[in-house]
Amino acid sequence: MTSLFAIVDGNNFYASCERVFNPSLEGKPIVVLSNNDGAVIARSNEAKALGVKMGVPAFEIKKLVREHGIQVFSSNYELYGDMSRRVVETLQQFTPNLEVYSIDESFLDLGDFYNTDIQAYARTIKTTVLQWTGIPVAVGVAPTKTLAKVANRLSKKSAKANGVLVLTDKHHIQEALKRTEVGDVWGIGRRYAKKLAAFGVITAWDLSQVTDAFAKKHLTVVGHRTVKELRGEPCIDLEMVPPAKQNICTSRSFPRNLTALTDIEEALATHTVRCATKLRRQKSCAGALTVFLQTSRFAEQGELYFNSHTVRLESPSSSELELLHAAIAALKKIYRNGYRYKKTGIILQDIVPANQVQLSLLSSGNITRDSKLMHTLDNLRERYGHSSVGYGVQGTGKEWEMKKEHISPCYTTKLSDILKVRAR
DNA sequence: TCTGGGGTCCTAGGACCC
DNA sequence: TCTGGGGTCCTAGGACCC
Repeated sequence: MTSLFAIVDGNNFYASCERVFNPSLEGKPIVVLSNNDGAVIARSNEAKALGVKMGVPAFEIKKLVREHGIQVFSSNYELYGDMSRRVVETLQQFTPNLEVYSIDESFLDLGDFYNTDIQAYARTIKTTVLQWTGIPVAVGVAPTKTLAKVANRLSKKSAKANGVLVLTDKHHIQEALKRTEVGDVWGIGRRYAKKLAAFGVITAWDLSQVTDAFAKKHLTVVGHRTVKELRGEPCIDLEMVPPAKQNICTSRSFPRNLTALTDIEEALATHTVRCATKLRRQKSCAGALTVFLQTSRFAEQGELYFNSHTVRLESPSSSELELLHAAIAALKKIYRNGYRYKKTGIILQDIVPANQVQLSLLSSGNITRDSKLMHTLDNLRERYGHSSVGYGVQGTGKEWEMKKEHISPCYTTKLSDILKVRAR
């Protein structure tokens, strides 16, 4: 039995999502901005061609936007998340053995199809996803996940491949690796690429040829796995069921600097409620939490501040009331007067399954009461939206709510938006 | 004036115990 | 009083991913 993996990813996914429901964007340059409309996080091919780089601050491309009519969007995760779900449901028609790797990427185990016309099957996957969802995708197929990633990447660069590349032949794999820079290999980032270059390891092919001892010494056991995968030896399994998260974090930058404790408290309280909701969704409790507070990374020396404080809970909890109480107390420990703060957040840690939590005799009454309340809140928010019920300490959000000046309608999830678009 | 958010894993080193 | 080795646990930092 020979292994075979496909990786299917959406081309310029966020930009493509914006296009699906607004055909007038076809052929135009599009960029999507991060939270607070801060930096570029997605670009259409046309925007890439104009030289818009990933991660540049929005204010740096203002001139380019004006001159070339670049269409600018605030990120709309409600829309992208829903489109992502549609793509995954389509892919599930092709195999149940599927791993949702990120919002725009899925791995498929195609091992059962080894002796069929893989090229044709991969092509069918691509055209079906486009037909059913409107999202253009690329498909890379190979005996390991890492090689499938290589194939996927090259499939977008070659006009002949046109978004579908199957690498099963030994010589084709060698050719592909020689055409791939080591820094473009899945698992090899900028730091490692630089380190490897010093040893004359420039291409993915070079990396596949290093000794096991070299790989372990310089890239740890993780990098060693990558090397073996490049040689065609599968080391990274398909994860069909996502493992429960060990840390859950919610944080945001403020649209402008904040100085008052009350404003920061409001923001942190809102992050805490969100974070606790994520915690309960995976049916877990947290044994500890860390709150952090920081000024802008770009602040001058002397105006820079970063601090965090960790609180251990008496027993693991998923109650917002308890988490809010602990989070606000932690914030007060690290807040200093006089700084201009840019960001706060909360990290839930020591996460355990909710059904494993030992009830301490002292607090068991509260736990029952709280869990009923939390259940009710979760249902209300599910039905009426996240901001439908909250706490006084969350405030009105005036000072810290995200900037979203270029948000598109939630074409698929929000009734009022759907009606608005239909009327236009 | 404006510069994202949310994760994982591994390793080295210190504290502590026997 | 000093000496030695081995094991475990925790934390900080560094690497990576999208």
